[in-house]
Amino acid sequence: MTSEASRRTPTLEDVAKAAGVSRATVSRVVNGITSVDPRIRTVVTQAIEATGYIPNAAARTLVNRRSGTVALVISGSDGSADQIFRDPFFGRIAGGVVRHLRSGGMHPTLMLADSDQARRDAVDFVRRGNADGALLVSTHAGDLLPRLFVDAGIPAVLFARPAVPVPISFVDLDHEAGAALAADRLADLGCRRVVTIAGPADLPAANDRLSGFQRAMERRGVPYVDVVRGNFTAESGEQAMAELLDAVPDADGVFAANDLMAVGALRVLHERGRSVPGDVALIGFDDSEPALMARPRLTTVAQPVEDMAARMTAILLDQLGTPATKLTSVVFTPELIIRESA
Amino acid sequence: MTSEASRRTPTLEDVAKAAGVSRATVSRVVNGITSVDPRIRTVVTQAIEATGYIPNAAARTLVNRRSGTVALVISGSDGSADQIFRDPFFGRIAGGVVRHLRSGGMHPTLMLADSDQARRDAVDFVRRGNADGALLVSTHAGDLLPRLFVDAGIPAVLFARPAVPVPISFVDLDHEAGAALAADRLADLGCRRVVTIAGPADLPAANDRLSGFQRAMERRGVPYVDVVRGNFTAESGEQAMAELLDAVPDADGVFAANDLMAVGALRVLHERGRSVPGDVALIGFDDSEPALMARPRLTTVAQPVEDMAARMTAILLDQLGTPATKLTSVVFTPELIIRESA
DNA sequence: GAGCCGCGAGAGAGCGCTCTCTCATCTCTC
DNA sequence: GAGAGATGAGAGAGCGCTCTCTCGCGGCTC
Repeated sequence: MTSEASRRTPTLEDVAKAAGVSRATVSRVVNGITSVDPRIRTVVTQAIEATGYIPNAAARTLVNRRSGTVALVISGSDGSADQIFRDPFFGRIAGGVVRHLRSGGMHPTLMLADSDQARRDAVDFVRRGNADGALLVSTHAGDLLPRLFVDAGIPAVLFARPAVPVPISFVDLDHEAGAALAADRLADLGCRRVVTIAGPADLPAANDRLSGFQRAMERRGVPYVDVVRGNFTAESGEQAMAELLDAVPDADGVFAANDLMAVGALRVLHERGRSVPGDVALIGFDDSEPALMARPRLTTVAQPVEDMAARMTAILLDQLGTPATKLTSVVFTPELIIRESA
Repeated sequence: MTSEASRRTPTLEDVAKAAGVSRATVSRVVNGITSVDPRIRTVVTQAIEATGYIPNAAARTLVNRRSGTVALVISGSDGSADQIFRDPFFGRIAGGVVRHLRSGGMHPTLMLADSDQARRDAVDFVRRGNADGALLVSTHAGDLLPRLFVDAGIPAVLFARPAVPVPISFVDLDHEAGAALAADRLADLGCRRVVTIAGPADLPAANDRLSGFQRAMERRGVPYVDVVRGNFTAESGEQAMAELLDAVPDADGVFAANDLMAVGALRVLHERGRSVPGDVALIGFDDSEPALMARPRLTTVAQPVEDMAARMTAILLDQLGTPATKLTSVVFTPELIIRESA
């Protein structure tokens, strides 16, 4: 091996020379094409070993038009960068995506779309061929991110139903059913003065949880439910609970649209001398870490985020495999996790 | 425009034809080379607009040998995939990395290295040219991930000092100083019967926090400190606190090596009828979400994770710019956040 | 007005790989 | 033993881009 060859990273050509065969044959061996004489295969394999050859991804991508990468785009309202990544939701999604992608030797490229510019950049990133498709996690309503990808003709799958109608595949949770689970539990427990802390009005998921809860409660004979909206943070949960308690001092059941707000509510309940679940039954949503960490441990509606993320990934990979673009949407069924708070 | 041209994504060649110039000229315009006649530049720009041209990343990477991507490798003990992503630490690191990388038009590719195979895959990923360098987040001791990257000659920066000596750049926190901050606070508060919940013995950071605390406490006239080790989870914090309380019923000060364990300790303290901070002062470490969520709010040693992640990224980009491989290590100074628990 | 310099555009050779097409060799069959 | 059909290796044309080198042309000096 010349000193020149040893300073460059070896190419197919180098391996071919070392093995005394053509570039094409080495390519066949590398890609596992079976129509290669076993003896030649052995020689080539040894040459690959000896030269320390490793295929160049860019060259492959250039001819195959496949990058083996998907973009994982986290869309948030403008300037919410840090906020988003601190949300345990993000980690769970990332986990599900990575785990599923790995099995196919692929990896996600993380992109934050928290401004119009960033959203356009994300689209361009894929258009340039850096990724074969996109996984979109949209956390706010009126988000034009899904639209941008659809218009660009990029294979993409959304986490959560799009806030505005867009022809795109997605995975979602049956939020209404989840909220109904909570309502039924509260009703079973004999709660009659029930209140709820809802999420932001511009989020479809939040509205579904609210309407699902109200409807189920009505079915169970509780036609009117006081509601105050929060923004999914513990602080907003505290404030909402305080307002609710002022309005309905004898409340005996609370449904919070997510665990964080439930934790906030729990604090206020304690401060105001209510025992949980003794005086007031409390149910959260998500089954996140805080639900488990709270005392009493929170009864909550579980959302299989990792599985949903994995499924979202599966749908995308499927679309990448078959260019025939048929839309798929999968709605997951929530589950009530009964712990101590209700 | 022929129908053939409109079905392919346009290339430089197409733009050149449309503008009536050479491929090279279009390339100059696209890349902002200044030595182009303004009039020609205008014509070319219009042609780019008209054709909807977008550069092909793979082709660029092939000749430039730059992918514009870095690998963000999260290394964990085998099979700890889900666990890792649930840790709020991960999100904070991701946030810091993404934010900094974005300014240079780059993006991280997320990789999970939770097995020997996965670690090798991560190295190969970069060797193939998929990424220009790597950001390594190693969460367990004896991790050979840094070694693998160094041996492969890949530019890489580590989050946290390597457990075993490896010639690699890194960012870290002065854990000893942080623990000393906690010790001094406890001493200032007049605590004399002090105990500590340490982290896993195989983590350098955990040991630094322990020794830093012990040493500072000694300086302040408390030569002996009872210690029980946990594994950084709230549950282990509960258990450790229970043991500690059995051994030292009159303990008046507790330092937990992270917030999660402090939260666990807080629960046991309450259960056993100790008021915090009245009877027992409690200090955590990290300044994570749970510290803020606890009641009383946790006094804790803050670790500027986002800034550290950003700095780690900066160091990597710097190394990518100047191939002259000089090692850099930056140690951040912790800060005591005084809240209600101590 | 002839020669020189410098600016700016074009030509063309790769970057490392895949894949089709061609061609040589080997094994059957009758 | 000759022709047909497999089988498997090699040749070569790109994939879309960058970048060096070459060359034309305008303005300058003396």
